[in-house]
Amino acid sequence: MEIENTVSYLLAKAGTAHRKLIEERARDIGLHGGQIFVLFELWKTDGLRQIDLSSRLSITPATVNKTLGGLLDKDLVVREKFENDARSTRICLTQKGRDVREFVESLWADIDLQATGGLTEAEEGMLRLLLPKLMIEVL
Amino acid sequence: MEIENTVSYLLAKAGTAHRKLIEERARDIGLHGGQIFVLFELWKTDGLRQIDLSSRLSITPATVNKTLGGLLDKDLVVREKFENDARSTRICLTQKGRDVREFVESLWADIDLQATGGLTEAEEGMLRLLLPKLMIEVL
DNA sequence: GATATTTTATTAGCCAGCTAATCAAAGCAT
DNA sequence: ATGCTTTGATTAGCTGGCTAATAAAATATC
Repeated sequence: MEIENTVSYLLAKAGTAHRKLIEERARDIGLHGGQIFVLFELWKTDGLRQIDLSSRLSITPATVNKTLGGLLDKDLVVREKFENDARSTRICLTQKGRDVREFVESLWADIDLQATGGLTEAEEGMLRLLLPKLMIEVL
Repeated sequence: MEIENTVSYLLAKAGTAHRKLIEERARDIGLHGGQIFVLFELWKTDGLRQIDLSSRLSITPATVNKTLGGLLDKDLVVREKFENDARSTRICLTQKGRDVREFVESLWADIDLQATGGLTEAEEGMLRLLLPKLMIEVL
């Protein structure tokens, strides 16, 4: 098996290209890739702590912390007191943070369409089935 | 379609997890992820210019330049004169750079095995077929 | 030949991830 | 109550990508 045909090689290439696509499209609306994923979580569950975001997004607390900086600067989220633990704060959406939801979700649909433009419905379904099976013991 | 089930979302998650796996495994042998991809190209074609690496790896010249710094520091490659153009240099493998090939390729096989451990042969073949079809107009 | 444009490499600086180290709060132990 | 350990947030600094701006060489144009 030549290296270029391993799943790992193809995944690495597709992954970086895809990330670039996300960044490009996100930039059009003044956001960054990582910020979008945080927003996804907060739209599902507002008021999470950083440690919660960290575990739900499978990224380190350090990365969460840095990413939140941008969202705070843009006034999309605010920190609020966490009742039972003075170490943590709740990360809460602002009105602006709730308002951009529709916009970002529509952007995401665009991104997905662009990424999967070369696939049939069946192929797309296959990928949705197979991608979660990768790196089971890693995740 | 919920965002979490879009191909883009799944690809983003799999991509970052996979990249982390590569970095972890590469670190065991004193390398970094990006450096391995440069080595792959040089093992195929030694003496490429940075611009050639850039186009073959689909990364910017700036990224190539930075990545080569690490390989030069580790004495895996050297810069040599490029005959017909004083702007460029040939990036050439050292003996050490050639010697690590077997080792790195074996590591890559390990990485691929680890990434695809949860897949059947058929599923793996399907992924090899589908991943290159993603983002056709982007790449 | 002189000038303007393109190409290659390089640098600075950004965000997304990471690790390692720190610090404060919380929990648990004795 | 004292002290140890764990947990959550933060900071510094690294690589992997990127863009934008330079500088130098090559090329094209006049």
